[in-house]
Amino acid sequence: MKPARLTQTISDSLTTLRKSERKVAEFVLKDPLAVIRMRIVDLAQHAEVSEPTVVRFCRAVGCNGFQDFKLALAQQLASSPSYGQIAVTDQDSTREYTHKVFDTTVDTLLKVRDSLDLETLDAAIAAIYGAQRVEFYGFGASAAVAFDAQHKFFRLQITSAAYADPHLQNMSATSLHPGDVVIAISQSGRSQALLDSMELVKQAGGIVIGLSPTGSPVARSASISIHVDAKEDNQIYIPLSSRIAHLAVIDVLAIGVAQKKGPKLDEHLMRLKAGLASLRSPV
Amino acid sequence: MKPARLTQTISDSLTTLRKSERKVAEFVLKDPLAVIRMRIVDLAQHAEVSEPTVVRFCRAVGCNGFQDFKLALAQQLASSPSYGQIAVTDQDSTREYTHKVFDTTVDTLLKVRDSLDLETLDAAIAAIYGAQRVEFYGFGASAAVAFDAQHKFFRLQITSAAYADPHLQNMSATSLHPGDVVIAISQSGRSQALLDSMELVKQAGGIVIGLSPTGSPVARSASISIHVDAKEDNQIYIPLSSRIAHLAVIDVLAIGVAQKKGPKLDEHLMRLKAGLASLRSPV
DNA sequence: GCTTTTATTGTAATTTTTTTACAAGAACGC
DNA sequence: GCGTTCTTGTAAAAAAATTACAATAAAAGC
Repeated sequence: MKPARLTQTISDSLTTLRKSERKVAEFVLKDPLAVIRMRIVDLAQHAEVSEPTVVRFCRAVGCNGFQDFKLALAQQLASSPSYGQIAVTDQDSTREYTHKVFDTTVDTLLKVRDSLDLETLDAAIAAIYGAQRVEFYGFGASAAVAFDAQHKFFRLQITSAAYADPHLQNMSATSLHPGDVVIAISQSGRSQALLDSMELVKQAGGIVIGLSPTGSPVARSASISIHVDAKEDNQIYIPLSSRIAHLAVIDVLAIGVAQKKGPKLDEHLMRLKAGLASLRSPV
Repeated sequence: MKPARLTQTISDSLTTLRKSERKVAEFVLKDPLAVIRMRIVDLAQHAEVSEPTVVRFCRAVGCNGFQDFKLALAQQLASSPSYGQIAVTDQDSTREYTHKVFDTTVDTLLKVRDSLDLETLDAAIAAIYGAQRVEFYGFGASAAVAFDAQHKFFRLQITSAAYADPHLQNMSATSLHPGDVVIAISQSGRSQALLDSMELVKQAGGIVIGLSPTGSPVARSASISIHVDAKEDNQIYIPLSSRIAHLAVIDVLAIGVAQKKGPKLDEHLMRLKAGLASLRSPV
């Protein structure tokens, strides 16, 4: 049977493997990413052994042959893409940091996607769908996320607002009606002003949907807490991937609500699109 | 270049594929998990086509052959184990459209990453670095991108502003000095008001960096044009992935400028972080 | 509506790649 | 040191993928 973590099995077997097979193992561990693109001859050459030795190595680590081994390795690497180094250093060329920015973002998105709790999402969608008013609160980088979200939900014919000002948040919060929804967005999950606003929302009978890291004060305080754990390796500079993860989560919420709204919404969006056309350059 | 999300590419190509190739595509989409354990003969048999047709199909979806195809498929399935249908219908479950949203976003990001022109990016970074003032203009969904960008560059100690109001844009544009930079963000690349503002910026001697689709009016009008071709998803009329691509591109610009600024910036960011701490909840 | 042309698909041969069988050589025990 | 066992490589066979080409189907032209 195939082990879950192939590289783990390989390093575990290192001691029991024969000398030549160990050469293969070491090479595989050193550069697994390269191995999945190799043919058996290439790997044999790089590890300085013969081809049958490679096959024997594959069998020794529980695979059914070389192809099977490559497949298993590829799968593992795909699920933990953090094999390449992602920290941004000063000497990076443009090409390199461009790739790093995009790759870290992709990495974060996939991690968040897999860690999302679907029932929570469903609950959040239902709450938004049932609300008279939907508001988005966030500060700093999350303020931009809030405005983006407001724009999106506005297009879905939902009465929505976005506030990055604690005074406005508080004023608006106290005027909410039971069943109304506030989406509190925080990358740190520790913004005191946001926590204060959330408290007012709850006092007014509103539902607070939190978008914040697991276990953070915002997450704990929210009525419905969507956990977004985009741990930033390069937090030193600026928040990068986490706000993109927030945007993506909001996209999911928007689509969920859009689906609940059904076909009537399509017509509305069509008209909206037609209306926008007049603001556009013909070519 | 290998497509990031293979199944996505396959369903996209469904219409352009030949009849027999489509049979292969449909079978692969129906049961991708089985395919990765198959040899080419098996797949040919199941799809009721010949083996060369399978190879042709693999090439048609951007792979280098059958092995390459299987590897790419295996990698994708590893990161989304319960992969089923990709076609979007109204009946999509939460799980499905969550995946769909994240996957298309990832797909877009990787496509944009590979299509970015590095020299243009370098030119843009140099222009921003050399400017006294940097402003971001955008409407609608791009307005949120502009505000996010403003926030980011503000943290890099760059005098920056973001305007989503054409009047403010125009007023600000006329007050720019030669060498100042405006980043014009547009998903459609066809916003007339934005084109007007850009004209004023150029008259004032400012440099316009455009973030828009290739060949669009905004792209043609910009002094430095960064092409972002994020083919927008048909089914929903809300901009989804493209604005995330814009954000990522701006991240790249920010990091580029940050590097040019060098170590002094680090100190500044440290102080900034310390300042923010007081606004945060202790736990 | 028939002929010519082009595009699509499958058959068969070729090439590539992996695996097996076996023998040479090294390590170990006696 | 000799025989045994274990390890590794060579070479042949098997399996798999790919290419070349021909047959057929579809489309365009007359």
